[in-house]
Amino acid sequence: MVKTEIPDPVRKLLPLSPAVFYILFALAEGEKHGYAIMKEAETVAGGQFTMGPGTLYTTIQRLLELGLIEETSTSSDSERRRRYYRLSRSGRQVFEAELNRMESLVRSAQRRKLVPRDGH
Amino acid sequence: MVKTEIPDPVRKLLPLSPAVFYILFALAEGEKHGYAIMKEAETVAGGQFTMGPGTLYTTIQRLLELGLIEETSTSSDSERRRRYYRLSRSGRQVFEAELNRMESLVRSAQRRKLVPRDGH
DNA sequence: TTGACATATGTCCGTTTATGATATATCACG
DNA sequence: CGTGATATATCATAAACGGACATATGTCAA
Repeated sequence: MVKTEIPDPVRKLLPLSPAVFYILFALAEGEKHGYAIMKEAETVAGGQFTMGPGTLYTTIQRLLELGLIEETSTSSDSERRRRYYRLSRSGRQVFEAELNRMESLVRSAQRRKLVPRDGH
Repeated sequence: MVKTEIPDPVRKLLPLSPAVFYILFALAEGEKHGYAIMKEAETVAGGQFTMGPGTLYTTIQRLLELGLIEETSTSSDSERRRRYYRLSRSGRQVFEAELNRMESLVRSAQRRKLVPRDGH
């Protein structure tokens, strides 16, 4: 029996789309503004994923509505007019649940020998 | 320098959508027909993902066109009219590349301590 | 044997997501 | 100045998803 303490509203969001996942990943590292999220996502993905402004900002909007991220009032002015976001409590839960899902899939594939062994 | 022997047409398909991933996962275990793919995907996902016929058959169609899966002529009759599919060579490459992507993301998150440790 | 349910494949269509183009403005640097 | 990176946002289109419906066969028990 695996740990199954994931609340239902969180579970229902899984699996995450790639765009959502990379945004949550970037924000899990700390508060960021949109453009920085985009850049960080590309860095983390190592070029295997790029996000244009269309995807970025519409997804941010959706995540705000879902309550997975929050806008902070860190815009201490002078900071031009960047808009900063951070993970909400449930956003972090979703992110962690998604990582667990991925990890268990990878392990499951290894157990079943579906991969030629990534070892080393 | 990471291993970068992934051909470009394969790389461009990453990251996979959940539906595509679970279908490839099910077929990585061996030849299956559509309905069995659906059931296996749900089993592998442990209920975190369900796939209706709409998603299943349209995605299968797309994967055939992309050449990631192939239909086999295993329909030895009597087998009613099930249609069997298997991973193609490039389909297996894509699946493995996606697993590697997932694994490196999980590791990266652990390294950066973005997760409260799954251990215990 | 009839009725119900799981198996099995498929299409249709509305909704949701993703994406590229375009727009606008600021900032940094030469 | 002007060019390019930073920064946000919207629009229109395209892709993907998902539920409902359609159809047919196999299975099993009342």
